[in-house]
Amino acid sequence: MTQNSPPEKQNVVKHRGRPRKAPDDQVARKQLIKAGLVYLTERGFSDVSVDEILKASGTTKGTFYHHFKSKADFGQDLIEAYHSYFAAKLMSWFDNDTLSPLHRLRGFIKDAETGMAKHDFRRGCLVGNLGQEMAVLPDAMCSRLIEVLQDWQSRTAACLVLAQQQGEISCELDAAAMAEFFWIGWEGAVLRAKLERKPDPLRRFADGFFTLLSISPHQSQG
Amino acid sequence: MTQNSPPEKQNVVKHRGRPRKAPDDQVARKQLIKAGLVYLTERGFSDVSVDEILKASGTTKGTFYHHFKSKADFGQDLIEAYHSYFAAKLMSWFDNDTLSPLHRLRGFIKDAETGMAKHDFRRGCLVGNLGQEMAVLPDAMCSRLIEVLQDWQSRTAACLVLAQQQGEISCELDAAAMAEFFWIGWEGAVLRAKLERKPDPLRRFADGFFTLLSISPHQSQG
DNA sequence: TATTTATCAAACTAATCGGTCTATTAAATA
DNA sequence: TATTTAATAGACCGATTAGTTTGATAAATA
Repeated sequence: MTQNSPPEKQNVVKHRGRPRKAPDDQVARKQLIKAGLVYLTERGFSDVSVDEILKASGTTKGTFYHHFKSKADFGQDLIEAYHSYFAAKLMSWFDNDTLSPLHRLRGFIKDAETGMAKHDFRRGCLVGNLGQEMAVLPDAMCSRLIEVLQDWQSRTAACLVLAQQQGEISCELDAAAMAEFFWIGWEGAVLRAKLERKPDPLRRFADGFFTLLSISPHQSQG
Repeated sequence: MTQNSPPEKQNVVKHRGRPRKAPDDQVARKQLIKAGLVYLTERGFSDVSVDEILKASGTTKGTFYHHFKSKADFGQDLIEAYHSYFAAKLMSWFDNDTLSPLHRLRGFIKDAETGMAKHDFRRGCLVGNLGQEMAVLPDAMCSRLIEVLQDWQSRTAACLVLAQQQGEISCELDAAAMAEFFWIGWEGAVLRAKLERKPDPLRRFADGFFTLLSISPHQSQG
């Protein structure tokens, strides 16, 4: 603490020797992440071997363990990569002012279905896949998965609050609770769609959810 | 075809040599199934090794491969065992005439939560677990998982029809669709409860589902 | 140029995987 | 009793696993 200016980021500090490339510039690393996302969304963490990812990405053991200290560490980075990708997708819908809030949510749902259809419903959600494997995953990975889901939920809740402000849904609904409900069930729908290799479960769940949103609580019999 | 009376069941036909025990009497087999259910509901098919199950059940390789021709074959039998266990549990609630149909469903849900709590929310649903692994499971196993889910759905739908007949929920609801919605989302809730190691996701989903059932479709705005 | 570190290639390792094989004992029939 | 099959034990096998090590080359600084 009394030392002067500790190195804040090693990337920035000048060293002797060859400098580390910026993460965006690390081609092999990006290839590994990309291949990892493909394989882990289709299968899972344990079912996919490092060798398989090496083969798919055209890299080698040396490269892999240069960039990641272990397979679990690679998994953590995959979660972050997926989170970034997914948060961007959610924002592109939920912040789209040309659509009503409820239509933004519908847009996201349709988008997700299209995405699954593109891969013949063989790939699911990385977070759902890894969540199922929590018993064999490091604790840090599990808690990160929970955080990611909560992030998606809060983004969804914000969209629902907007829907309330614009009179699309009742203000008496608990937006946070509805968003939580959505993500609990949506992961189930993705799992089922993957199992049955068809979009029907996604549609069935979405239909039910929008019906639920259409309720005015004081009209219901609780 | 022109031969007389082909042996219909080998179990029944008299052989020379030691007779095969009735399945119910095969102690080691039952121990293997029991251990398999414990481990596979907590983790999954790929994550659990045969050796682990041998150790937990106090048997050996010889015994395992005497009773099951492969690990996948063992998995199939686990699905059947789980299906039997679960169908009995569903029936014990859904056919309980001392409760209203909707209270039967609530009873099942509470029962499921108690069951998960008993194991500190570490064990989930075998069908959900294996469903997530469908990419690495034999096709026969996948289609059986779908059938089992559909069986649970149809039992649930029958309970909802009864609720309609007794005026607990609107007759305009599509009972089959509601049952499908329930099982799509419920598997998601079990997954989430296991990930977070708490009952909240189960309760949140159940709350939403019962609210949905309370709707009279012609009152909703679609 | 000499040194240092980053990046990558691939042989290698110890452990574990599902599954096979051989041997032994148990329980039935002829 | 001799024979046949069921049931169990556990050594063994080839393949695969995550991870290590060694060595080569690239790119920077001093």
